[in-house]
This record gives sequence, C-alpha cells and structure tokens, in this order.
Amino acid sequence: MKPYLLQILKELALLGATKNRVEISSLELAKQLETSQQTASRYLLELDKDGMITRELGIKKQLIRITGKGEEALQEEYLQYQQIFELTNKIRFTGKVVSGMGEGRYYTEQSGYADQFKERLGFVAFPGTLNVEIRHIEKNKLRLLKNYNAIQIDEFETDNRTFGGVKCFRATINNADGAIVLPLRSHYSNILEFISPHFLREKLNIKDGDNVKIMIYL
Amino acid sequence: MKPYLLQILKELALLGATKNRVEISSLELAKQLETSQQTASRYLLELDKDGMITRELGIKKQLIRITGKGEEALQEEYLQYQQIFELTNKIRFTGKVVSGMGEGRYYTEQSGYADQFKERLGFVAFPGTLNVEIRHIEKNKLRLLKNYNAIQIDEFETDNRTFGGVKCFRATINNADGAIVLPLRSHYSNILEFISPHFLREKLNIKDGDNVKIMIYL
DNA sequence: ATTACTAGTAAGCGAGTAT
DNA sequence: TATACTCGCTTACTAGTAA
Repeated sequence: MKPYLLQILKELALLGATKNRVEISSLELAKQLETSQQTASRYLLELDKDGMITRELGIKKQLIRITGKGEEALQEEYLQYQQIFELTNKIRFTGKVVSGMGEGRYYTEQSGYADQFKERLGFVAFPGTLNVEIRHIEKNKLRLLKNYNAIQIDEFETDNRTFGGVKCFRATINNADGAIVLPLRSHYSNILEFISPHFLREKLNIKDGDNVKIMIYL
Repeated sequence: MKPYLLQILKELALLGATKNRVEISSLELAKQLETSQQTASRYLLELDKDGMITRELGIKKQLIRITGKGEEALQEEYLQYQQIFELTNKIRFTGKVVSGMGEGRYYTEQSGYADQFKERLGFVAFPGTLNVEIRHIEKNKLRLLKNYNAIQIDEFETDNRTFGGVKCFRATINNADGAIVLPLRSHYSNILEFISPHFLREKLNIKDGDNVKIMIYL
C-alpha cells in the first residue's frame, strides 16, 4: 500500500469512517489534508480501486466507509506502533496451514537438531514441521522477529553435509505449545515452521488451508 | 512530514533505532523496504536533514539512531491509531479561536446556568465562552459526540424567557481545564463553546485566529 | 565493500475544465 | 453546487558510476 494512501485512510478513520459512513466532499477532504480538490478526489478513487473504502456518490458529497480490508491495513500499522512503544513480549500471527515438501521431517529427524531441541527447548520434537503461511501484510512482523534474541540451535556436520544453525522462539499455535524455527541463513519467506512434541494436525484437528493463530514469545 | 519518510522512520524504529544505534547499510535497508540502494540512501539523507535521525558513518555501514524529534513524530502517529482503535475516553479537536457576538457572556451570567455549572461541573464559570471554530471536516466527530452521555444542564425559566437545556463535556483547551457546552436544540455548528473558571484568552495568551487543541473527555 | 552524485524515467500534483 | 478528466509541471525513483 502506498504510504500516502495509508495516511489518507488513517485520516478517514479518524473521522469515524471505520464505524460509520462519513459524509464528505472531495473539497472538504482536500482542505483537511491541505491539498487540492483534484488530488483528494484521486486519493478516494485510488482507495476505492484498492478496496480500502466504499463510496456512495450522491448528488452532493459522498458517503465513505472504510472496508474490512482497509481496517485490516490500519490495524497492521497500529500493531507496528504498539511494537515500537509498548514493551511487548509476544507477537501474534495469523496464517493458514500449508504443506511443505517433507523437508521438515528430514531436518527434524537429524539427531544434530533433535538433541539440541530437546536440550534447549525441553521437548522432543515430533518429526516434521507444521508450515503456516502468513499473510503478506505480516511480513514486517516476521522481519522484526529476526532481530530479537532467540534460542540458538547451532550448526553441525554429518559425514555427508553441513546443517546450518537456526533460531527458535517458544510459541503456541491455537494454544498448543511448541516453537517456531527460523533458518539463520534464509531468504525472505512467508512461511513459519512450527515444531511441537505433538502431531499437531491430529491434536488440533487442522488440515491444509485452515486458519491458525500463532503466538510467539520473545 | 512526508508520508514515505514517516514509513521509513517507523521501519527504523521497528529495528530498534529508538532505543539504540542500529548498524545498517543503505543496501540492507533497501532490501527491507524493497527499494533500491540509492533510494534508501536518499531516505536516510532526508531524515537526517529533517533532524529525525542521527547518523555515524563508518567505513562500512552506518550507525543510525532516531532523535527525540523523530520519536515525537512517531508518538503522534501512534496516538492517532490509538484514537482509531481503542475505546477512547477522549476526542481531540483542533480549531481556531473566533469571537462570538457576546452571547456567551449573556448566557453564562444567567444564574440558572451558572448555579448548575458550579454544582455539576464543580467550578464557577468565567463569564463568557471561548469560541473555537473546528475545521469543517471534524463535524463528523462532533456528531459522534452528540450520542455520548453528557453532563446535563437543565432548562429553566426567568420572568422574561425560557433558557434551553445544554449538554456539557469536561474538556481541556491547550491543557487548561474547563468544559464544552453543546446546546441541546441547535443546528449543526462548527463552533465549540468552551467554558472555564479562568479568563482563557489571558491565561493561555491566545487571540482570534490562534490554533488551539481541545481534548474532550467522555 | 560502502555512500551518494548525476541524469534520465516514472509517478504524483494541481490548474483548467468537462460533466 | 459536485466529481473527475487532461495535461504541463514537479517530485521521486533507479541505473550508472564516482569516491
């Protein structure tokens, strides 16, 4: 979302457009934003096109209301500010369950990892990872995570190859305990890998595509 | 402040730059922002020029820290999001001081009103009201206000005429205590009438046309 | 490696104006 | 009154590259 559009959306929200339809003309909005009527009009068109607001054009003015999508964008922004100013010890993600390519199982079964999980996380990880695709909008939170101190799992070697270090954070998924695993050397990903002492798909009765809630403890 | 610069400042804050110096190269920043190294470099130059960050350029990378001014800008933004999403007990208005037609004084000096002000608001109102013209756009917020429970001032009669009931909300104007008065029977107006135990024009050293900040407590 | 200048291109803005 | 189009001007972006 373009930064200037987010600002406009915020202004509309401050006028109450998340809760009610707000009656406002493009000229009034322009005055509020200290810009031209034409630009204000364009802002509204863009926000509408992006699905952030709905508009009802009357003969005079227009009734504007922020959509669910628009409110979500604002919520996300708000969360980031909370993260900045509040001393938070947890980060919340929502996402949906996806299938990996069986790699998770391969890795978690390496004793080099498994032993460290047991020692540093205090549980024996069920073979495999539960992969959760987070919404693109939440990638900022993921990045944030990478800067926090984590439970470190060291790299190790076998006869065949080297396995890289990973970072872990204690976490819950739909209130079930476990941890998320972040490869130290990884490109940007929108997948969270969750390990747990339990077979989560069964325990939580979840399948691919289901929405889940992940809480990460810092 | 330009919207895109605010976004960058927020990103730096998320990296911890409000609390510590953060070591980051323009290229790294560029990757996080999904933009070019040149643009990231320009962002940092602009933020520096605006006094939002301080930079220590080393031979490699640079140490960046958000200044007090920068943090203030973020705080202001955070406040606005709180206003949007929290069950707030206050509403903010900005507006400018205007002169009424002396009516305020006539009304506030009626003992029927003055006695009730003293009883229900806890102060003896200085004769007259300070009138603040709110920006037209904020009339939407004013409309919200009319739905909240207010301190009620009852109508009364004198030998000559009837004086209508009014609603009051405790409020501050530029941090000075008082209340705003909304006539029960009134057309929509973009004027807020402020009463206070003090002579506000003198106490706050304000005159017609000055911008003031009003906080209304619900 | 790094920052940041220059220059050409793309995006955003607002005056004029059609509707 | 409104909204929103066109179009010339300004601002922002990035490739190339110097330092």
